[in-house]
Amino acid sequence: MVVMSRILPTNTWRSPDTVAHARSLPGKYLVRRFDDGRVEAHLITEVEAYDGAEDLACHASKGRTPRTEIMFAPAGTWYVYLCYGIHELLNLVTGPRDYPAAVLIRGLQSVTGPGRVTRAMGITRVFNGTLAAKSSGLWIEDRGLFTPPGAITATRRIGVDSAGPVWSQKPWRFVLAEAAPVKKTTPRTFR
DNA sequence: TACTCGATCGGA
DNA sequence: CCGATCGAGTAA
Repeated sequence: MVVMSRILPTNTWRSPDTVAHARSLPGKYLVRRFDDGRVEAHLITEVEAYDGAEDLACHASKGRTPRTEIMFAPAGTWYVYLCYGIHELLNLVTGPRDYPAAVLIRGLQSVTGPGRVTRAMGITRVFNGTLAAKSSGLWIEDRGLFTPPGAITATRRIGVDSAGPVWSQKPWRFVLAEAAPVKKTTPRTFR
């Protein structure tokens, strides 16, 4: 019997290749343990990479400030911030310490949109600065799902036009294809 | 302290 | 298409 589920350790995302980390996340599971002990796992289907101070769509392009400080933390740290005064957005910090980068979790199976992801899983800024590990109650698992070539597509990032054409057009959004719709059998009559 | 704007969403 | 809603960043 093979192990079907593995909690990904924070050093999984330690290397500097932010985009590769983003690409690797669709197909993994975001898992939450609630105070009552209940555990919920959701398939990650959509993410975006935010890569360094040069990336004008990345908050860290504003420099090392009280808010962006968390993006300079070690890989595997959660970065949760308030967007438009209403929505909490969940990011996984990646790369070496002092290199500001993160992957935004934009969608889960049956949950499209970064603001809906956190609402669906009860995630707030309370998680900001905690680790993607059992200790925080929020972590990422590899459950052995195989994502064949072509299952994950890359597009430009959403809502970052103000970063200018160079950065807003980077194909750093990764989407796991919806499960192939159940093929309907053409109604037929047999003699 | 004043002002602007945003990695969004739901409703008109 | 527009309003909600509030904190970060910037200028003063």
